[in-house]
Amino acid sequence: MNQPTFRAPKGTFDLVPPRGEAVLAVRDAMAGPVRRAGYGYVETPSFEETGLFARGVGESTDIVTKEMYSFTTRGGDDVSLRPEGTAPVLRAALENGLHRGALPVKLWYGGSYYRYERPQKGRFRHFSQVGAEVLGTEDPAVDAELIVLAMDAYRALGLTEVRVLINSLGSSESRPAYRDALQQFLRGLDLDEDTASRVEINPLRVLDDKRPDVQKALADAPLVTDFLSDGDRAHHDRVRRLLTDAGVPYDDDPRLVRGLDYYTRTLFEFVHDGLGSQSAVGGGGRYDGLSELLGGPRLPSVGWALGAERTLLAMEAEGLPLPGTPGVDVYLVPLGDDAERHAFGLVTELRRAGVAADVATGGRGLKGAMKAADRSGARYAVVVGERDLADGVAQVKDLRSGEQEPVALGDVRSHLITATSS
RNA sequence: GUGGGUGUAGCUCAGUGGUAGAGCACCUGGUUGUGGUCCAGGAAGUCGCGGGUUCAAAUCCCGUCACUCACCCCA
Repeated sequence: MNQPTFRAPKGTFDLVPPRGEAVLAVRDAMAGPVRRAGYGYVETPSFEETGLFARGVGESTDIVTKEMYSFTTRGGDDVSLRPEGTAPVLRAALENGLHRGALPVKLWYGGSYYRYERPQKGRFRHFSQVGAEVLGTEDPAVDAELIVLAMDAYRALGLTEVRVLINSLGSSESRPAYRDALQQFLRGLDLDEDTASRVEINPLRVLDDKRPDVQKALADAPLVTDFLSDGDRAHHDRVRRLLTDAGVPYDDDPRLVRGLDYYTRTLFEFVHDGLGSQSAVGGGGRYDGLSELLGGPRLPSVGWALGAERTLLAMEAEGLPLPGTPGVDVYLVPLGDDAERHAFGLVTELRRAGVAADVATGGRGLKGAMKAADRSGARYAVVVGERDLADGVAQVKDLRSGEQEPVALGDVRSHLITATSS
C-alpha cells in the first residue's frame, strides 16, 4: 500500500460520499424547523478572541482549561477556534445591536466547532452542529419552543429513540443556597484529587460524573429541584406543561448539569443510546446572565446546539438509511466521437432544464457505460451511437423495465423532461 | 493525561514459523451496439514502520507510529 504523505489530523475526519451528502441532509433537516419558525440566520467567524470563551464559557470548565485550540496571531492577538456557538452568537448579536430592536431575537446558525480532546466514538476534535438561540425573553414558552423544534428535527430525520432530559438549575437567587448545600455534602465524601478540587470550583459538575462509584456516593446528594425559588419552579413547571401540551415527552433528571458555566434555570439534553459511551446528540439551556458577563445589558436567553455527526450515528444505530443520496435520473451513453459531442450538448441541455443527468466519459465501451448507467441509479439510459445519429434518433431505455425505444434527437430533451417529472 | 484493543488488497477480514489468501468492489471477455443475474479471466499488498531471534518471520521478541474503544468531559 502506498501510504499517502498526509492524513487528516488526529481526531478529525473527512466526509466523503455517501456520508458527505448524509451529513448535509442532517444539517438541513435540523435547520428546517427553526427556519420555518422564523429564526434568522447568523454566521460568525470560526475563531474568536480567547477571552470571549474564557469569560463566557467559564474559566474553570474543561473546555476552557484544556480543550481549546488557542494560538497567538502574527499581530499578537490571542484567539481560539470556537469550541461552542452560544458565546460567539451572543457576542455578534450585541456587537450588531440586534438586541436594540424588537425582542426576542431568534437566531439559528451552523458550522464547525473545535475541541482538543482525545477522540473516541462520537467525539472528535472537529465536528459540526446546528444551533438556535432566542435572545431577550424570560418567557418559558421559548424554552419549550426550542425543545419542540429540536424534537421535530429529529423526528423529521426518522429518529424515534431520542429522549429529552430536562432540569432546572435555578436562577442566580436560588442557586447559591443549593451550591452551598451540595458543596457541604460533597466535602463529606471520599473523592479523588481532581474531583475534590472540582467540589471547590464548580460543585454542580461533580453530579455529572459517570463513574459508578461516584454516582453511588451521590445517591443522597441534595437535589437542585428542592432549592428552586417560587419563580424558578413556576418557570420550570410552565416549560414542562407546554412540552406536554405539544405532545413531547421528557424525562425529569434532577442530576442533569452541563459543563458550561453560563446555564441558569432550564437545562436540557437530547440523548440517544446508539452512540457508544457518548449519549448526547444535542443539548442546551437558558443563560440569563451571559450577556452581562460579556459586557452587554441584561438579556435573558435560551438556546441549543445539535450535533450533526452524532445525529447521523444515531440514525445509523436505528438502522435508518443514509439520507440525501444524490444520484441522477438520466445517464447518457455515447458511442463514438460524434456521439460524444452530441451527448455533451444534450447533458448540458438536460441539466439546464433541471434534469439530474450524467454522461459516460473516457470512451468506455457500451457494456461498461451501461454498467456505469446502472450504478448511477438513473431511471433512464440514453444510448447514442453512430447508427442512431445516422437515423436521427437516440435510444431511450427504461432501466427499470428494460424497455427501449428510439426517440428523435430533437425530441429527446422534452421526452426526458416529461419522463422524469412524473 | 491514563488504560484496553487493533494494524494483511479499495472495503470487511482469515491466515500462530515454511511460496500472500477469501468475500465484496474494480477492470476485461463470454454478447462486432446494451446494465442489473450467471460464467471465465485479470489487476491490485514494502503483511503500519524500525530493529532483534531464526536456515526461514505476516506469525516470536523489543521499540515506535497510527487507528480505535473506554475514563475525565461533551456535540
